[in-house]
Amino acid sequence: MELAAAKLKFIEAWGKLGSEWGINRTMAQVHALLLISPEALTTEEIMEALSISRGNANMTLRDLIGWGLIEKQHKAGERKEYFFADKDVWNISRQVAKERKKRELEPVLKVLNELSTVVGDEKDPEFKTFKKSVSDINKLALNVDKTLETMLKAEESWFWGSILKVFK
Amino acid sequence: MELAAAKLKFIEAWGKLGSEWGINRTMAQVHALLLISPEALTTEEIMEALSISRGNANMTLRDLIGWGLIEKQHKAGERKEYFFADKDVWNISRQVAKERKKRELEPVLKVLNELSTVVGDEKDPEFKTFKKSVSDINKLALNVDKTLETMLKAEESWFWGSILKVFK
DNA sequence: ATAAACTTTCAATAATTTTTGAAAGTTTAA
DNA sequence: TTAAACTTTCAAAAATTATTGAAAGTTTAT
Repeated sequence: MELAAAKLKFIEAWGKLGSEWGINRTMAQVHALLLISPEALTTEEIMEALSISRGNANMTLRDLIGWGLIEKQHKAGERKEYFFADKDVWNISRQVAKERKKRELEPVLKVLNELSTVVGDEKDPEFKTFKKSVSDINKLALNVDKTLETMLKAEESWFWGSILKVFK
Repeated sequence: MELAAAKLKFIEAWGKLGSEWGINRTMAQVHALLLISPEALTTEEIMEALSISRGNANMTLRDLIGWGLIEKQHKAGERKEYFFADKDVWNISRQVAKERKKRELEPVLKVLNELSTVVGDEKDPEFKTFKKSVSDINKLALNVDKTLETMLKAEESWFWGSILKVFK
């Protein structure tokens, strides 16, 4: 396969994966473009490469910065802003895990906590089933939360080296 | 908090979480409803409880069956179909992991494999960066895939007992 | 066979999410 | 200052996704 075709395919695949994971397609595509670009790119270049509008490019880049996946760069003597992506997949994974933990898991934990204060008749099957499900999900969520917490502190070496040992 | 209010809150929270994870809101809500219901419910009861149409209920229930999260049940002497959810969070987690692996991870692995056959000039930074990124992501994806594979085979006890030991 | 009970389908509609692009805003150089 | 170079905003439009509901389909009992 030719490089040009491969690039397009990569951008498309990353975009699709992103949209399946609640990240908008364009955002994932811009990320993909920057991931495979050796140099930082300007908004103009990104607009051009992906055929998107200036407004869209600007918002998408801002969001990617918010996710900690790309950074602005300034070149001496130039007005333009350049953008580049961290290429380290371990950093990328951690960054995504960190943001999703904060944006999604933590609010859910909060609600589950509130829900576990529910009061009712211990003889009522409706009540018992509700309590059991909420409590089980709460335990799971706490486990996931702690696991992510530890992952965020872990060294890169852990990830590449020993993840498989987990499961004896 | 009262049980009735808590139920609504749980259904809402599960629906929100679902939509953040690429599962449609209604599907997650129906799942939530069945999770906290001690008895299997009919389509009518689900339509009523969530104020959704018959068509929507039918499609959503079919999707949930496709995800392996709920099952049909027949009661002796009755024409109606009843639906109930597996309440075991470990089973739920495995089922979701299994489906997402199949639907999302595997197609991506396939593309990454194709992309690693790209040919080009080893001196070209564009080429080198592309290859490096694709190869790193490929390694990560393979790692995730193997980890999920092992998780699918693992015993429930593993999950509740030793997930935290992973990280030293 | 017929009809009642129940389920499925799908074209039309509604709701939501994403994108556009032009105008407004900001910064820098002269 | 002023104007050129560049960035941000946001209301309107487009694209996508979800939902409805009535008609068609299926199964069962008689």
